Amino acid sequence: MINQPFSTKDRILSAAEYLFAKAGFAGASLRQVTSTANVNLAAVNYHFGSKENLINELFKRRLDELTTQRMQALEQVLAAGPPTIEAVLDAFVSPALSLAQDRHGGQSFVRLLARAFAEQDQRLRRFVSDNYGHVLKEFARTLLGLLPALPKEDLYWRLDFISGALTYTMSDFGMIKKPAGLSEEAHRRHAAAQFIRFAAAGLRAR
Amino acid sequence: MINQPFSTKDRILSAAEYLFAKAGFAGASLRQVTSTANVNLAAVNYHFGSKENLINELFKRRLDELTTQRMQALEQVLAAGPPTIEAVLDAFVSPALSLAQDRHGGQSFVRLLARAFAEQDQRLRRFVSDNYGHVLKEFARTLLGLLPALPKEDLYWRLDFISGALTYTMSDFGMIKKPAGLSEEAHRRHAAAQFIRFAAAGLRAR
DNA sequence: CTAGCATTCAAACACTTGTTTGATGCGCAT
DNA sequence: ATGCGCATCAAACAAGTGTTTGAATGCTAG
Repeated sequence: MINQPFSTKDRILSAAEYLFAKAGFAGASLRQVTSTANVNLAAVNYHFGSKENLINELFKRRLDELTTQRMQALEQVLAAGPPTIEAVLDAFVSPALSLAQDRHGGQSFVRLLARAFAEQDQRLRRFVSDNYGHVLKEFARTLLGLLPALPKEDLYWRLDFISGALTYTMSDFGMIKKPAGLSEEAHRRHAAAQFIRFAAAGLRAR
Repeated sequence: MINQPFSTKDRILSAAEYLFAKAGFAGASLRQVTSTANVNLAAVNYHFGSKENLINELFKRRLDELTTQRMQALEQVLAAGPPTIEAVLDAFVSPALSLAQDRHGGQSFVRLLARAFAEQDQRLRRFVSDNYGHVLKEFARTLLGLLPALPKEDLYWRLDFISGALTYTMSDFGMIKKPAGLSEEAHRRHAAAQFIRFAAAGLRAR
């Protein structure tokens, strides 16, 4: 089996990502997915087993990428000696924002992530937190060292706020429309800068 | 037609709120709604016309309540002379958190709100932002007066972050589990205090 | 060339979906 | 008592759901 540049599996994943982000997991049918992917209906169950499993693989593909990028960014920051809070936050935020502007469906995935947060479905939440949790813990450990006066409990609250704000911000850049003259790349950098300034101040709150 | 304390309409609304929050608008069927409401299936279309319209009435009922409470809280704060940033934030946050702890389905609604934010469905977003937008603007105006050195654009970014953090915090109190000895009321107050401290510091960031 | 295997396909499966229908019950004013 | 209108009910509707099936491919190794 040679994985062609746009294999059936890939086309299904991309179409599913787009449609699930737009209409929700229950709202988009497999027939819609396979038809926009130009693929036979039965291909989903052949390649993924079930709709449920398709959703899981969808998350795995992106989350693996996101978490490794975050860990790499954190390692780089730590390697350069004692970091600032801003640098640590940047290692957490930038990979997410760059994923959010990725042309190849990343934008859809970010909305999907926001949806997963809003879901009450425990199965999906568990899955996300499994691939997500240890990264958050690593960042928490690092930040705790940089904020020796901050009780651990307070830090966890604030990291929770930051995660929520980031998810929401990414899922659609809110009220703030991109100025016409600005490139997407520049807009993203600007958003990251704004966010980091806000979050760092929040972390330092007495 | 005398509106009994638990009329058919009310029972449908409550059941729908609960189930839609749990499974999404497409994920929960009218049969599930009517069966948990102990009501005939046809009652939904009789009283609300369609599933779509049921969802709208659901949002209207709660959002009207939330926005008026926020505006009242803001007025009260302003009436007592020049306010602090913390007081303004409290007027914004407390009504939401008290709604989130309301026994009569309010908790479900808050999750529903988070879901609406995650939705890409433009119809629903417009509906929410119509009942939501002018309140946010009023708070923005007030805060702008309290932060004379802050560029308007920066404030909008930060309010966006705050809205996101609040929405996701409310929708499920995140990693932070309620300590066993604490009452729900006390836990909410604690959450509100944590949130306001974080958000106020973020707003004041230089 | 051919046997074998992974993939694709149209068709059907049983089931659930939102909505509509027409009959039935109930309460209240005439 | 009678008639009227609102509310509820079981039943059915057409359409759409995820999944399965078995035949038809196409490709590759022997």
